[in-house]
Order: sequence, then structure tokens, then C-alpha cells
Amino acid sequence: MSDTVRTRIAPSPTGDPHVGTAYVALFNYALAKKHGGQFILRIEDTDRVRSNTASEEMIFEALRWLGLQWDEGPDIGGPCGPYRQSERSEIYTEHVEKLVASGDAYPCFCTRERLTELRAHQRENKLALGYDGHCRSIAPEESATRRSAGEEHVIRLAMPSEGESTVIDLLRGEITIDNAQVDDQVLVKSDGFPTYHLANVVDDHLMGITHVIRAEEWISSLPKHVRLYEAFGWELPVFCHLPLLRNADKSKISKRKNPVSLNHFKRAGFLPEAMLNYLALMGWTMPDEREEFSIAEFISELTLERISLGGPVFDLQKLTWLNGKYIRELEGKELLERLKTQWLSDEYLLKVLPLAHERIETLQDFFSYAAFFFTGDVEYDEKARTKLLAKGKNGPQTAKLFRGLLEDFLEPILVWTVDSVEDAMRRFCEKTEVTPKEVFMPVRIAVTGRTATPPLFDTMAVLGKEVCRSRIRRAIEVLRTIK
RNA sequence: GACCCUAUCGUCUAGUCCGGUCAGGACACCGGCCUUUCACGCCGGCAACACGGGUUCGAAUCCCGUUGGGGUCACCA
Repeated sequence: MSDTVRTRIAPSPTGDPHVGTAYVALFNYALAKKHGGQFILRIEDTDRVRSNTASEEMIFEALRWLGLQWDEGPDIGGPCGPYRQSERSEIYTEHVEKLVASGDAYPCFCTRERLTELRAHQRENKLALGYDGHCRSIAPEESATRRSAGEEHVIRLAMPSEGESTVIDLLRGEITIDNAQVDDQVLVKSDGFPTYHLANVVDDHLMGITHVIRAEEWISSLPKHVRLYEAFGWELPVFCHLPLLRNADKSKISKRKNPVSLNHFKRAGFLPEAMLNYLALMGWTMPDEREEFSIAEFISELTLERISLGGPVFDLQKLTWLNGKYIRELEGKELLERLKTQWLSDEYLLKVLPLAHERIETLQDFFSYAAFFFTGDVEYDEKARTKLLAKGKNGPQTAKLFRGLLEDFLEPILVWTVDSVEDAMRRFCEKTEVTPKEVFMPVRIAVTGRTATPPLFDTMAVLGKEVCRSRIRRAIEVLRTIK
């Protein structure tokens, strides 16, 4: 196993599948394939509060849609399983105890209150933020007694307090950081689950990962990870930190400023191969600067060293252009097949049809009546615009209302159904003290462009979260311009 | 704020390691051609080496500094 390349994508199932996950997965997948190695999917669900299986399922679907099929993973198993961190607790416990025994890690009994105070104090006095090592001096015998007595605690990594660490990133070379800058990271939380740092290192080693290709945001914790490898006496993998995808304003890509859900791109009609091609262009170029290429060509030409380090702005316009190029190159028959994967699938039509059924008088009526189920953003004509306003509110006020609805109530919905949408909408009304009557018509218009539609929740359920989100976003923009 | 990463057209980038082409390509934008229209396609145009010092005959390229941008500083990943 030592000379085969093994890479992994290790997403955390805490929301909609993210375009950044696809980006990192692409490079991991391609490198493994290039060298005839394995690409592994590992689910990092150690955050018991935020992790959920709906999100995990969406990650599977999104990666499969893109064609980034893994060789080992939670759903298909493999020699290094389980591939879901929540099922590997004993492994982490066993490993961390070795570190406690060797003195490379130690139990910490500090309360959250003390930690909060400590941070406040450090901030006030402009000191470096970080744990002060308070529990480090507790004698091993004493902490062992306290632990067995059931006292709540975490396990921390004992970082050297002096000297400096030099770590190597494949793309950036040596990076030297003062050890004093590195915190005594919590490795095991008080609920007994490991943090990312511990689980990630242990799993990468146990799963034989040879190349850790991940996002740039991890660079600052690299010294901790390297320390862990050393403490365990393990050989280091190659670390390669990819530049972070950016919003137009150069900040780290975020859903507030960009569509980032892979579900969105699928629903909006981007071809998976165009998506991958575009993502490959972020920070990387073909030796001959050719911009259109297949995943197979990417695999054969890939060299990580050709990755440039400036944070690439995710440019929807260029993605759209590339996608158009791919669509034009499709055979007519193939184009039909693509449309049949979503909008023209029996599955989708059978959802739309019942909503239109009673409301049409000729078969042809269906197409005009149900048009908004098939388009992207909708237009708001003059009449629609006036009714887009919530009762007694002006444009900006309604926009604000919509933003609250979208971000606090609709966005968190993971399983988008008639019931979950209705529930969110009703909770929204209660919380913001507006009546359904005042706000449902504006929402109806926002998501359909029409004043007469099938029942709102059914309509929203069929449209899907992605379409509703993007149309409400658009409505917010429009509302801001209405006095 | 501290630490780390980073810096070529508005955007994605080639060129940088091994100093020496009017700094090349693509998206977007603008003009033209094609065309009953639109789109596609084709042709052309606009547009960048962040700044300041060095080193050198010569610097986008090497060195130092400055500035800008980003990331991290959680019992989230």
C-alpha cells in the first residue's frame, strides 16, 4: 500500500453540499486516478449537533452527479472502515490514551466559564489568544483520579511552548511558525468525541492517505497536525493546500454572495462535466492553456505543482459560458436525455401535473400555466411588483422581511417538503408577528412571478429549495429598488 | 490585533524556478463580419506586471521593505 497514491475527501455533513467540497474532491480524485490509486470518501461527523444524515446523503448524490466516484466510503465500505467518524470512537479513544500516557496530551478540567474569562482577559490586554496551559501541570496521577471520578474534561494536545516548527506544504514550501503561537488544541471534547484535528490525523494515517489535499484554511493548524503525527511516530503524508475559492469581493466563497450549493448548480442546469472543467480552471491550467477539457484529460495532465496560489474568484459568467459550450457540443438526442434527467423526467412532471390539472382547460394551457416550474429566475411585471410588497410595508422593508424568512427559516431546511416548508413559513409568521395573509402573497409572487398559482407550499415544495432561494434572492434585489 | 498565506488586464490565467519577445490566451465589455431576427461562429479593439528601494548592461522574473487582499486565532469542520 505504501507506494500507491491514496487521497480522500472528508466533508462534514452539516448543510447543503458545497462547491468547495467538489473543488477539493476533484483534485483528490484526479491525483488518485492519475496514479492508479484510491480516492476515499470519509464523513467527518464528529460534531454531533450539526451533523445530519440528510446532508450526508446529499453529499453522496452531489459527488455521484459530478462523477467523482470514490473507491472506499461509508456506503460501499472498504478495507479501512468504518468511513464515518462517528462510528470510529473507540479508535480515537485508544489512540488519544497513548498520547496521554506519553505526555503528548493531557486532560484539561477547565470550565467553559474560565475559558471565556481567559479569552476576554487576553483580548482586553491585547495578549495572544489561546489556552494558558493551566491544567498542564496537574500530576498524571491526580488527573487520572479525577477522570475516573467522572469529572468533566477534555483532552488537549501538549504543544511545545518554545522553539519553532517547520512544516512543508507542497505548493508553498517550508512554513515556519513559532510554537508559542500554536494553541494546546482540544483533541477530545467533553462529550467524548474527537475534534477534527485528532480524528483527521488518526484516520488519514490508518486509511493510508498519502496526499492530504485540502483547502488553504487549514494551513494554520498544520503544525498541530504535524505534531500529532510526530507524537504517534507516524510518517507524514504530503500536504497540499489548495487556494480558497472566493466571492467577487475576494472573501472566502459564501452562500450570502454566491450560489455555493451543488444542488443549485444541478437544478440550474449546469452539466456536471462543465462544472468539473470550470473548477479545474480555478488555480490550474493545462500546459497548452487549453480551457476546455474532459476529466480524463485533466487526470492525465494533472500536476499539483501547476496550481497557482492567488485565491481565484468564482466567476458564474465564465462557468455559464463554458456550460453553453458543452451544451452546444451535445448531440441533439443527448440534449434531450439531459433534459429528461430533471425537468422532463416523469418524476418531475408527475409532481407538477397534479398542481396544474384542475386549473387548465386545454392541454396546451399546461405550458403557459406551469411555465414557472421550468424556468430559472422569473420576471415581476408591474402588477406583480405592487403586490410583491407585504401589507403596510415598503420595498426595503419587505426585502428585509424576505431576508429573514430566507436565511433564518428556509435556508436551514434540509429535507424540503410541503410540510417542512409550511412549518417554516408558519414559524416565521409567529416569530416576526406578521399574518400569513400579509406575507404569503408576496412570497407567492416572489417564487412564481404570478398572483394566481397552485397552493403555495405545494408549489414551493415542487420548485425545490434551490429555485425558491434564488427567486427570493432576486425578489429582494427588486424590492430594494421599490420605494 | 497577533500569526500565517498571497499579489500579472474588471475576472480566470501563461510567463517567474534557469533575468533579455510590442507581457500571451480565455471570460466579460466595445466595434465589425456572417445572418430575415436572435444565438452560435469569425475578425478586431479596450485592458495588467501593487508601490518603493536595491542587484544587473538589462527585472513581471532575484533580494529587502511597504501597501493591499485573504485565512486562522472554538469543546465547528
